[in-house]
Amino acid sequence: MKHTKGLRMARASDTLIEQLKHDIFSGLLKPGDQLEEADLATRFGVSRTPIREAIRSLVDCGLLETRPRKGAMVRVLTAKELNDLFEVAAELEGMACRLASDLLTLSDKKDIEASLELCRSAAEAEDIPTYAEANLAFHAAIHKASGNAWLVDQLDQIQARINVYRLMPYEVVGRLEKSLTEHREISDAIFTKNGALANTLMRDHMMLQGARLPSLLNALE
Amino acid sequence: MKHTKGLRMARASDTLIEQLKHDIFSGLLKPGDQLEEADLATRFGVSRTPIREAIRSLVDCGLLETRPRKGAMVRVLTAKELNDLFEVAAELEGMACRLASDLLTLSDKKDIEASLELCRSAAEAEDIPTYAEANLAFHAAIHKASGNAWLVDQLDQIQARINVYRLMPYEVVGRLEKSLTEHREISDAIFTKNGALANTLMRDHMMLQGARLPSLLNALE
DNA sequence: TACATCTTATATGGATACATATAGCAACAT
DNA sequence: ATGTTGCTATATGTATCCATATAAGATGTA
Repeated sequence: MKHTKGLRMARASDTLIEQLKHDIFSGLLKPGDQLEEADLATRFGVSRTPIREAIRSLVDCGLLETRPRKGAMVRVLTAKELNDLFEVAAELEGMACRLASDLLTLSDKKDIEASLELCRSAAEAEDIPTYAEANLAFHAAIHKASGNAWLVDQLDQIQARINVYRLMPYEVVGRLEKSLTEHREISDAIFTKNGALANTLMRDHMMLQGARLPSLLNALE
Repeated sequence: MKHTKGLRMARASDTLIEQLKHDIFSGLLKPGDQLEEADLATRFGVSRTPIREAIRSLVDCGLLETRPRKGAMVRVLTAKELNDLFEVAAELEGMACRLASDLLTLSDKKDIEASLELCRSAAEAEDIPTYAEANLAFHAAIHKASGNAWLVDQLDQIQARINVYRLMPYEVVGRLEKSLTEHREISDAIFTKNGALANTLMRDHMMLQGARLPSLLNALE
């Protein structure tokens, strides 16, 4: 039999990483929660080794933090750190729009329009979780259209960090419609190849969310 | 005896990470080189466990890549990937200049001026390695002045990736003096609180280096 | 009662042992 | 001679075992 060279077996640690990320994003694991290796090992039915690998990865992602001999806990972000994150996110999101304006393909345009339609219907139904999902799709479509793989990676990483807080801004009355309008303006600027405008609009769009964070953080405790 | 609570013991894997990074930056480990866990374990006098932790971290940094069941190798960057990196680096470096212009403290200004003086003397002596060092200090001083910790992290990470290639542009005759002039213009813009100009100048400064990469990559093989 | 010191439990960090998939090589058949 | 098949060696992935630092609790004394 020919050796199945393409068949790459999944590693247990990779599965764990996905699972733990999911647990963090879904709120099952809250900032400050302690992660005990033995617990996780029994819970997932594997030994401590892959658990430790997964934890190390998540530490490198910035989702967890460890103190030597003290184990891992879900990282708690201060208001300053969150603000810093949003500032960089705004810059890179704007950059993605600029690049997308230059390089836009028909396929990219279709993807952006499709995600925009998702946003529209969710906003109409005032369905916040669905809108949040559609919002991610909209941004992801633009990221992809930028054609810069490293930029996409960075934005994914940042998004993983602020994902937990991303739902909250939409709770504000009227924010959904406002967000949708901004999305329309941004995509229009991209479609008309106005990179500078698209950049600015996206930056403002992001900063608007970031600006609300202090009050949102207060609401957390 | 009172427990020495502040004394945090270093983990072996952390030391290994630093060592391996150094080996990669210094060129001892070249892109494409295979890393065998057992080899490293004997070389560093530790077991495979901390070796694996270190490798995992470096993979997450993007310095290494692994194929399941095939182990780790120093990541090889394609021209496209390098270009993407420089594009993002240029954007973020520009952003750091903009923020630094707004937030500049006296201490930050002193640091930037000091690093600039290092650049000047190295350029005068036409000492490329020393200039490269001073150049890093100049950029680092600006990063710090931006006041955005996450931005500093991201720039460090990107720099780790392109560090290997960073010496080469200076081989071009006259590039040292040109680079120094650009540094002066950038710091002047920051000192006069002209954030938009500082942003643009730094972006151009970075892109100029990035633009030379294709020819530099050809010279590699 | 309060404080300090010692003991002990436990969880992390590291070492080692084991299972298995991949790759290289050889032998055989066509 | 070439291509295929099967064996074997080896390195990765996982499990388990051991050492030790930390922290909590107990005990004794002032």
